[in-house]
Amino acid sequence: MKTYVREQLSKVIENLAQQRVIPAGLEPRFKVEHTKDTSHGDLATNLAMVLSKPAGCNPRLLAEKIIALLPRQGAIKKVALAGPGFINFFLDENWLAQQVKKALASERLGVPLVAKPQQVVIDYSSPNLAKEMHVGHLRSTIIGDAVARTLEFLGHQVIRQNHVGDWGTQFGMLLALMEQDRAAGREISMNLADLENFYRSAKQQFDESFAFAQRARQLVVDLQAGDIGCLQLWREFLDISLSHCQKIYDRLGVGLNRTHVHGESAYNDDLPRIIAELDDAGLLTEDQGARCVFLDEFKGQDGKPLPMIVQKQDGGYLYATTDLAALRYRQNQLKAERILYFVDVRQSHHFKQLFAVARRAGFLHANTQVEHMGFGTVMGDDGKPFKTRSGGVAKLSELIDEAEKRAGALVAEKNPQMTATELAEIGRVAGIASIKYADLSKNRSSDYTFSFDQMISFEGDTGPYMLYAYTRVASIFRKADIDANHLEGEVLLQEDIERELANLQIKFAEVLSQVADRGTPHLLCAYLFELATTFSSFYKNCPVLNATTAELRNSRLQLCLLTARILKQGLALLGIGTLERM
RNA sequence: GCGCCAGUAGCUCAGUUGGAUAGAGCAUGUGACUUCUAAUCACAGGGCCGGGGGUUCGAAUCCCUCCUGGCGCGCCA
Repeated sequence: MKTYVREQLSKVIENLAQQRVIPAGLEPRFKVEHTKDTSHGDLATNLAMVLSKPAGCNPRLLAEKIIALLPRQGAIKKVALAGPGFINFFLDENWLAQQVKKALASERLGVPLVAKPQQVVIDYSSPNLAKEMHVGHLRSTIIGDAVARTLEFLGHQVIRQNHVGDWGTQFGMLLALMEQDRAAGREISMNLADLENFYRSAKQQFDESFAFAQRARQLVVDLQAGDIGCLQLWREFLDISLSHCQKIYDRLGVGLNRTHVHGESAYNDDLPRIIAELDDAGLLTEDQGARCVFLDEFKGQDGKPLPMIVQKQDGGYLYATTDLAALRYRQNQLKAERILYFVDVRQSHHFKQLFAVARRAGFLHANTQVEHMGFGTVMGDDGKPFKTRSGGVAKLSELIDEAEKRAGALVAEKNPQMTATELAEIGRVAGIASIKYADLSKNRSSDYTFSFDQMISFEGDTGPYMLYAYTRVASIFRKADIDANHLEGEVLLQEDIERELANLQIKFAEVLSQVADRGTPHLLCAYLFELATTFSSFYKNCPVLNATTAELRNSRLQLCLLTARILKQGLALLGIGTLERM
């Protein structure tokens, strides 16, 4: 709709240029926006105000000229001048109703596929496999997944990359402990059931026992040298750790699996080549024994340049090196046209350097987009990073347990007559929805406060409310035993709330493309919440099954159906499942 | 010290990249269940958009400055 108005306005601009009201070849940056207030119509543009200066003309006067040049038929019923020079557009109800019919008739709810599909690589989740997944991995995993789904839905080719931490010195001590356990005849997989514990005791022995530390260091060397036995032990460890992750992904409904795992170790052999190529490009400088890339854009205090260290004094490589290798792989092997990193915002300086160096080194094509989609920290009630009651890092598995338990208890309270299996299923879906919605509905880049009480309260802007809204629509169809696939008749938009609902329904596509462009699922949450509240109001004020006429009943059923389908599809893009009853 | 980010209602957060009277949810107060799920809806109160300057038709948004908080600053990731 916006694009339609935009096209019309572009024609007007040409026209005005021909009339010499404004200079030729002008490409003004005007806006077409949805209005906040219905008295201002459905859409508004500031074009007249933007053009008033180059035209040397009062904005209201210019607005009148623009209005005179706009066509008077089709989607737009009325155009009006308002305020300092806004032009307000009022949509035609019949046109709106047609759009609703169109959306209902299409599998994709009226959301077009993008004209130019891109090959998009998305780096998200990326936990450290030495430990268990904790609350710090939540945002990357959930937000990245939602954006991946949205891009895919819009027709892009999405390649998920789980850049797991599966390499480095810490694995030495883990392998040493495995070896020790095995020698003692203990079952390793049992001990690894609690990875966090395993890590802790390995670290403890590493700190306390000289012999153990020696062995650990030796194992790192062996591992890097490609020792067969050592590699086997390492793979065994990774396998167990990855299956821990997979359990979390499955419980959370995150679309990651083993095929998406492409960890740090995958770039190991490539690292010397990266150094060599940086050298060939004339970017490498040796400083205090370390090999660095200095770029003019990155300066510290006193204007002294800041390095990106790519090789340590001792010859070891760093995450900058691995990230460069990964970037080049994504460009050359995966043929990425756009690369998104869902990584903690605190690493933004690292990514700025990384992207700059990669461009300078020719690892990236000129027109490849790379973006660091940084996210803020999950905070506790005390305003500090979220911890468990005992002060430890909150494991994701325990967080999920807790959410499911709490949601289940609340559901049970509301439905004393429900069976235990039913309650468990609803508690599970609602618990997961609570966690995910609470996270996704906040702006990605800022920190947010984690609160079970807030997210699991089934009132207001929460996951459970969204699920509840969906079940209310679903129950209408169940109650009336109506085949949703065979709804006939016109869509009538007589009541204000019906019009408002329809207006929101046809905005779905626009919201999705914003989410895809900016990597901001909270916009989709806000949209779905508005749709749900608008529906609730409609549901209260407009009888559907008991509508006064059959025509009205059919019309309202169609509004219900489209609401349900958008809610379900929208939540699915957020990675949130729905329930038919709760 | 330098740099990045934030400061919006009692609390948790939005604010469409400069637009019209700054919005939601929670909490508070009032009203609505013999009628499609009241996990809901309707209405009300609540604001120096951290302070101060500037830019312009127009600023929570852009620039400068100060205050407060968080984070990052060479061989961890």
